[in-house]
Amino acid sequence: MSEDRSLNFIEEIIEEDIKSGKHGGNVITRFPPEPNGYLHIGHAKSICLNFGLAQRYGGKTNLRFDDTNPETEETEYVESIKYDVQWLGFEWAEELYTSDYFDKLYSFAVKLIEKGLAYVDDSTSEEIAGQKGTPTEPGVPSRYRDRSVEENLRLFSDMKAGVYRDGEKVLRAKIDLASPNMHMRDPIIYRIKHAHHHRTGDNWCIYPMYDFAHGQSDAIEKITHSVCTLEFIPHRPLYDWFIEQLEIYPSKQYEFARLNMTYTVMSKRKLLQLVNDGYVTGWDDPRMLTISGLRRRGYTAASIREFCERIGVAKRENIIDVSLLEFCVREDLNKRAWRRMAVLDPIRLVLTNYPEDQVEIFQGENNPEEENGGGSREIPFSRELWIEREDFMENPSRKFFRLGVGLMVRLKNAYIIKCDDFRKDEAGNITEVHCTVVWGTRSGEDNSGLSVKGTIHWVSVPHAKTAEVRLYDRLFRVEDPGSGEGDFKEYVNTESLQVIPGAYIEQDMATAEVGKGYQFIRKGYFTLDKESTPEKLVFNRTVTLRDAWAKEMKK
RNA sequence: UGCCCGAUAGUAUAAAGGUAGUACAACUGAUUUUGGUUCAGUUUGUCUAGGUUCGAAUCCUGGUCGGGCAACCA
Repeated sequence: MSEDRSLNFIEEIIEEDIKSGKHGGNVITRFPPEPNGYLHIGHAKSICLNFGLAQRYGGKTNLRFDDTNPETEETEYVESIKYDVQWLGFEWAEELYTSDYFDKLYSFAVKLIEKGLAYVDDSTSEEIAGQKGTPTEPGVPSRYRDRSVEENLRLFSDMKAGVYRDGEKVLRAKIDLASPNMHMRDPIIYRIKHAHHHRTGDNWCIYPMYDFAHGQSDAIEKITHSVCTLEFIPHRPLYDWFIEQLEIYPSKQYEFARLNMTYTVMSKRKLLQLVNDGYVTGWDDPRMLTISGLRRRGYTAASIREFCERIGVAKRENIIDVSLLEFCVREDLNKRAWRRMAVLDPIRLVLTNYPEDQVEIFQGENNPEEENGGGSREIPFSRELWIEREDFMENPSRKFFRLGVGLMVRLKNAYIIKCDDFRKDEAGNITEVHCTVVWGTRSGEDNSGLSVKGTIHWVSVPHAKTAEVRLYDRLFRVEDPGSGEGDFKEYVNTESLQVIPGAYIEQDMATAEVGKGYQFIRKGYFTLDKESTPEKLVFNRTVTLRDAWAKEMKK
């Protein structure tokens, strides 16, 4: 395998395992989302890791929905998760559900009871919490801890049969109440929930807990490397204990640090609050770092995969600079996006020496990064053009390479022009800029010998189409909104969305497609929003271009 | 202060006892019909104190700092 990067710690483990013949040299991973919310960029890291590992080592990856809590899980989420994983570019070997294993998990529990390693406990939730002890003091046994195997078997069977109400009884593993690891202090493994399950309906009224489902499901599927996030480290002894006691396939768990990003929050719970409290318009709001939000914003699957590759995999807590994500999408879109011109904040430019009714058609490359410019499109040109307000200055500084009286610029794909005059309204706003075309400077046919420092974009007034353009900024004003005391929502950036109702764009943008990225020259990358209609075009700004001038201005 | 995990430039991530490297960010400059792209370059780092060793980011010990763990959530 040709290699241009070093291995991450999980790849090192796998290569050692393959060498030593562990698991027969197989590599089988799984991506195990709970269908109770939408996937976000943090899940993308896990998806790329799990599927990437299997691809790299000739194995396979299952998609397994961890659906052991019927109260929060819904089919709607299952569908969105499947769509997102596929959109990211991955194919799972099998689509599975932990609920597929409910019968098997039940028999595992019976086996544990038979071995004297589990018991039915009638204590209340509060009593059980009290019996757990604290990290520095051991727990105390429940008075039901020493029930006979026969009684436990009968009670557990009754639990399954629906004899008891929610919370009346639980099944607990009998392990070690004095363990320094709280998870080993007789953890609850089955609870009663008379709830409708999105797949098994009303077949069950008892449901296994995560710890009694995940490792066993891994074992059933012969998962060799069960990769999860750091917070499950303390669960690992339990994971191993169940596998050992049940004498099932020895899957192994490995933990990596979850992804955090600057200027956002990453937990499903917090994302849900942003949706429910109306800070964003939904899970796929383009400001959300959900997969669906990023997709709507114009991020490509390739750029997200590249991002996940670049951030690496390790065990140390991290917070990735969002500028790396932006770099990845610019890098990808630069190669693929068609160039078009759009004027977001227009003022009128009049070419006073250009004939009133004349129209010329210029050619513009679709993408200068591609061979032959990626083909070209026709751009109509006339006496009156829309240009960007910020491309004219009444009193230009020496470093301003655009328009000001006496200055020359090139109109992209067209002529060099010289600025002669401008008009203002009573309020002092510039309303019109007057220029003259410098003849003999037509793009591709310029024999004038002139060279100008600036090139600006434009759209012909009579030919322009109108569009709504939505400009997005980071959703939070601070780098780490989730870290401090208090409510993270206080740090929401209230100016994260700026709507421009009437931008002018090239006429052929009417044929823009959802899912395709465009570069509005000098302004950034944009994509058609799903709310766009032929009558009202709507574009989202994916990301701005790098902007050396904006940096200069800040100085 | 019980147990567990971690600590390398601003942010991430390499270096498996032998020159601390790469990317993003920042800053210079060159090129450019996008102040984009591309190219060249610069700045910035091994938490701390001991120990082992010819030699320590790496091994050992103590400390410091950060994170996790006491849901009938996953």
